[in-house]
Amino acid sequence: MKQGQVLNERSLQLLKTLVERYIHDGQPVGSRLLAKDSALNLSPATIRNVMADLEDLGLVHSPHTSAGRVPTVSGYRLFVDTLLTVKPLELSELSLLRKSLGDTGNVNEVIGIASKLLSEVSHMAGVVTLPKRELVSLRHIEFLPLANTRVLAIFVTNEQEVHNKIIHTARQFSASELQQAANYLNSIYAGRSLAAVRAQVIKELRDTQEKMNKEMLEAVQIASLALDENNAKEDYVLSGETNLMGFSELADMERLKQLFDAFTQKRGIIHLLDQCLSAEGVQIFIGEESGYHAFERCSLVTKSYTIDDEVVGVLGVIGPTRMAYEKVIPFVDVTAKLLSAALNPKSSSPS
Amino acid sequence: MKQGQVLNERSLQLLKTLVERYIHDGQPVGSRLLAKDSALNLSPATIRNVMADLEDLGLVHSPHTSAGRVPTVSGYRLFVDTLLTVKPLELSELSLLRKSLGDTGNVNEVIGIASKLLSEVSHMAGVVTLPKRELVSLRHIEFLPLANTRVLAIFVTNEQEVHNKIIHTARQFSASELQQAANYLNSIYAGRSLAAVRAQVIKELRDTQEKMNKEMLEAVQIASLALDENNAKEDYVLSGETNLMGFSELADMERLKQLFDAFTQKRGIIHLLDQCLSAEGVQIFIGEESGYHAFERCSLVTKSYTIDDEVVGVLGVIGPTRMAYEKVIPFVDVTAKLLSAALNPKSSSPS
DNA sequence: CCTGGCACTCCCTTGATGAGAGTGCTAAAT
DNA sequence: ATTTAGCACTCTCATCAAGGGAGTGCCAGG
Repeated sequence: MKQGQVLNERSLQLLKTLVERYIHDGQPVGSRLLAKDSALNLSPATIRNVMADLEDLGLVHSPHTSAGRVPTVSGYRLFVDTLLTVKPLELSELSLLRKSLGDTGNVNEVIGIASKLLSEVSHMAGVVTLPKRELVSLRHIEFLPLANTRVLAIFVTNEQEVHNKIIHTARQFSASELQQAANYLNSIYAGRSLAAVRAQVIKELRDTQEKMNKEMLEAVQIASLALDENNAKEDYVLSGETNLMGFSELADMERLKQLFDAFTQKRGIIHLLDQCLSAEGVQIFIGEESGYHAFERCSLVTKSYTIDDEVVGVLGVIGPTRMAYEKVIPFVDVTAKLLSAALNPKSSSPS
Repeated sequence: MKQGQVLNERSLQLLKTLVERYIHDGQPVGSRLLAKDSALNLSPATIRNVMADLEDLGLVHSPHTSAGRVPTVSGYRLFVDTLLTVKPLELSELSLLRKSLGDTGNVNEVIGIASKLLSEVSHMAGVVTLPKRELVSLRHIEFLPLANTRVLAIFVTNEQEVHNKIIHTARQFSASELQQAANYLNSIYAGRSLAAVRAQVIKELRDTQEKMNKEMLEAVQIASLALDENNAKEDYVLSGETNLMGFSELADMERLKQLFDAFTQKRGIIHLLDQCLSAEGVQIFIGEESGYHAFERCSLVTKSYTIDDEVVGVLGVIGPTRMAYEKVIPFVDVTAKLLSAALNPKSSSPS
């Protein structure tokens, strides 16, 4: 509608202060306030003209005729992508993070702590996916006979984690047979990644049946059952969901129920978090960008974390669209680095 | 204030219909409605007199002068204790329960299913405590050396469940030493209850140190670490919390947050559920009776469940005080029986 | 002891009113 | 051509009064 050069320096500056202001006090911000708040020395009338332009561009929006302006999703997007000036972490927060994420053995415990930290420091909800099991190494495997042809398979990964699964074997095995199979598998496969073990097991089952003796073959067959693909259930640890109940923009019970239902369903959220696995740096989903209805008024700030320089999971903060991105982004960033450090036994501390 | 005989047959009958009516449609019930609803053929004026008596006794309460009456906690209590006529389960519900709680191996899975059933059938929240570990028997124990003096202890109980714990031993043990210790422990203790094993281990540590050889002694020492008392963290599986968001009496965000915080804290709820362990039959906490502020507007209907005729856990339904007790009570009752049956390998079906 | 009648109380909705905030537009000023 | 001042307009929100509705408490009569 308007001619050419609309998004000049000045309008961007105004958008920036508008978003900052709105994030700060949650009220639609009007032209007078914005005139004072921006250091531009413009009259409210001028501001109004610029606002009309921004509204044409879909960056801001008026709840009704005589309310101020509120950023739209595109407005937020532009803001976080190009206008935002991140604030460094408070020293007290940083030291809390460092202290809490000091190496404390058990992986699940560390993940839980990280999730709790994310929620407590941000005062929103924190989420951390469990590390992808594919990439961790097998340490020890053990089989116990149950009733009939069922066998309890226990495997220990990565020095700390214990997983178990009940499998149904073709025939009944005795305890000593199973012991033997486990011994064989441990001697061959211990120390290699689960994915590698699975691949190798499947390969052996295909190729070399004739060359193996009966015991080995059976061991491999059992292993193939135990390592069945769909073990690798992804999951996450969520903390501080209840913090979200404090935000007025989520006060609608209907919406809140949908959000919490999504949390317990897990499916959608996991899918969303998976999209962040491959991304570099901090990733942000604003409002409906996520494609999930339940997240309509929420934003998600995430970053992947690593074990042995391999991306294995994602962590992040879930909160209302109107959140203090300039603080949350560096916070998530640092937390991801510290978690990675905590999970890498012999790592150097992050820069 | 009033003279003698106030709680006669008729006033009880009226209280009963009042509570039923209020539970049904959530509105304070007035004298006219109550006059029609009760089969007593009394005029509204008479009803009003009775109501005044009931109010004096603290059984009902008027939100304001010209509203009808609402049952108080004592009113509910009297209702569920002596007035309630329970309704048998719908056949469709019963068959759903039977089908879903057919024996499906893994204990944790069954517990999860039970919790979900409780919430889905009742349309409120369902909760099931994990079985007390004390009473299950040890099937197999296993130790794996970690870095330094840390050892990963894995024990399998009750045919299905795998627990693990990281312990810190006095000195570093090799894999074969640990293997030997595990072998010794398995040969001696497998099949006995965890509590018994712990007691025996402690006793041996005290009494018979000189009689044992070094390996056995060390095995027992490690076992004592692994079976340390405070392993036995109680926990529960909660389902359908979000159902509670639908109830208008819990619509206050502040209150709701407190309730959900209590759910994640777990401490208070576990304490509450523990009180039901010893009780016979279905136990009910109405509103503030529980002593927990967060439960002010909620009721809890519970019953214990058993393994091998031994009470090991509690299950129940959490909902608003205004719930259909006459349906929930038999439902919880039956679910507890079916869960007990599902957890008893060789049980007969409940009567 | 029950009942009809009646005055009374309280809630809730409706509609009117006015203040406050902020906009859009136009015309003047720079 | 851009910025500004001025002004009419719109919309929200809080307040208030009025009226209907529901239900009570009490009293007097059956």
